[in-house]
Amino acid sequence: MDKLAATSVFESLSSSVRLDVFRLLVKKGLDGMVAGEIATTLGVPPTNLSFHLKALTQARLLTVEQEGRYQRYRANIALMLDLIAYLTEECCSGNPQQCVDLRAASNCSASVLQPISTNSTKS
Amino acid sequence: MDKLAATSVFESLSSSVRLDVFRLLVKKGLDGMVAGEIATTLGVPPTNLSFHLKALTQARLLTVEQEGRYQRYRANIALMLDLIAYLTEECCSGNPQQCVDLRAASNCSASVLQPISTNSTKS
DNA sequence: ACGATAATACAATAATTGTTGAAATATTGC
DNA sequence: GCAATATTTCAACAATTATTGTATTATCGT
Repeated sequence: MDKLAATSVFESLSSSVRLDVFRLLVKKGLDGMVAGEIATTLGVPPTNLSFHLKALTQARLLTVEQEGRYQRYRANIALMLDLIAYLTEECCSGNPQQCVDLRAASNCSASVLQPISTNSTKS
Repeated sequence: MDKLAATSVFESLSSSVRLDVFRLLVKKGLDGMVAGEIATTLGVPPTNLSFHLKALTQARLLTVEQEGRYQRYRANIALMLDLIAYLTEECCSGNPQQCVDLRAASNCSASVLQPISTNSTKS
């Protein structure tokens, strides 16, 4: 992750429409959605949505896969995690206790960030 | 964290100057820096830096504290963690295994996100 | 092959954002 | 109080980004 990649990601998510698109696709996970579905769900004109999908894809926040005449988009969640790593690089000049204190001040409990447990989803 | 707060944060970090400022202050942790130090360190004209500091502060990514005639800025790391939570809300429609798989595809090892261990910093 | 549909590209315009220098405000040290 | 310093505000201009309608490309079903 270099600075240009990071600012591209932030720039992408700074638009209300693009943030809606990305969050919608994060929810959909590996299923993703085709462009038309996204446009209908969010109530955005196809032309305008296309503009924003292009921006998100160029920032690598979305992947596209052609499915006949449809384009299926998926969120690149790994990139988002890389971005977090970039942002917190050298956090507190490597003082872990300070980091822990800062973390305690947030409500972050994102499941994608929880420690991996090997038997939590076994049936 | 609502949508407006989230887009404000992303908008703030989408500028090269503002990203540099934020990352610099993340490194500094609780010490923070005064405006002039930041300007000198990054080689940004004070007038322009002030513009960007204002934007970052309005987005709540920075806090300001007056110190005589200096203004000391600090990164609001908790807000950033809240943002991560917001972004990954309902990730994979609550399918934890899919989340874990996606996570495995990233290089994220941010120390601020590591599980809290109670004795790692004892001397 | 043909009409219908999915999606993108293009062009024009509207709106927002970034940068700079000069002026203003506030605090310090003498 | 006064000169020096730290920072911000303001105004002007430059640059970038967003939105919309129309046109284009490609695929599907028959």
